Amino acid sequence: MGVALRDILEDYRQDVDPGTLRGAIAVDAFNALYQFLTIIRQPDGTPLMDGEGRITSHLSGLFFRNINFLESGMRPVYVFDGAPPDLKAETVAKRREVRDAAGERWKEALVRGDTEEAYRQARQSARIDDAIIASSERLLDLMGIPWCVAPSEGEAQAAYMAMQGDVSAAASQDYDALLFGAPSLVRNLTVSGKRRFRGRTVVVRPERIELAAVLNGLSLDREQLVEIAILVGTDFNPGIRGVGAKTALKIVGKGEFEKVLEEKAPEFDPEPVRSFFLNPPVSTDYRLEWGEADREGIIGMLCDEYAFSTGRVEAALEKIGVRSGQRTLDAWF
DNA sequence: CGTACGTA
DNA sequence: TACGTACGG
Repeated sequence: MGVALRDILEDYRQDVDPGTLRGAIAVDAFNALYQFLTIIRQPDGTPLMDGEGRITSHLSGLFFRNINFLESGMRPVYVFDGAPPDLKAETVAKRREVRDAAGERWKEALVRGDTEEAYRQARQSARIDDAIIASSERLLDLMGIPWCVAPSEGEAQAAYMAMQGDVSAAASQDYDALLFGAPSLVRNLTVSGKRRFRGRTVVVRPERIELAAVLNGLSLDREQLVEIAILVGTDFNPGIRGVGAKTALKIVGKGEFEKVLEEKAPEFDPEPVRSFFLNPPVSTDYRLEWGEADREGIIGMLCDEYAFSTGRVEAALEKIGVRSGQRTLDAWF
């Protein structure tokens, strides 16, 4: 879900010229996988599956998106979430509840033959499990795309990599990466293109939000932006009832963060959340090396194991210059 | 989400 | 060529 800062951040969205996305970018892996798992479905909500009923929506999304990323000169590194912090326990439990309930309503809607409701509920029931993580990591390895597992939140790790200058931006739909200090956040990277909203075709383009521009424009420092998030509510605290981003901006601007908390939530200690955003657990031990895609390995996995069409997979690989016989040719030199 | 292929 | 729709797994 992330933080609801949209109302104060929307003025700072910049259109991204696709050509400027060349080079290393840290992609929030869980965020991307959720998007693939929610979007890549049949009209009744059924995800793509192989003959054994294993979900393959995420593999389709990852494979074809990455082909396009690589083709355009982008070098993605996928950052997976590690163990969620204790602060997130309530959010995690609540999400599980929502997912499970949606799964039930999906089944019921299917029985009723209510396809639209089935689709809606199916999307909300999307879940990332160990098989989805393991198969994603394996496909990335075969594509020569680096990935790492964050000690805690993937967005914090992606932000750190951007702060180090190892990647030019963190890519996620959520604004949290900015709170974690990412100098640049790219949204809509894994959901760009034409999409239909209520029958209308809308073009979704990647957008960039620069942390410096936000802080300058709103006359804040990062600590104050984190305070705004805490008032609105984050994955790590419930927020103050009735306080949205604009109200929170005013409160923090007047220096009344502590005062409002004392009034409205005297029991709540914001310190652990504040320090989690300002100084999150991250790993300094990661490697960013992009290698050649393993054509036979990819075909073996996607086509032989997961029933992808060989023609489609080969055509996609062709786009990034991975052809049959390449390895045998290399062997001559 | 993506590609493939129909139609104007 | 541009766009809508079917299908992918």
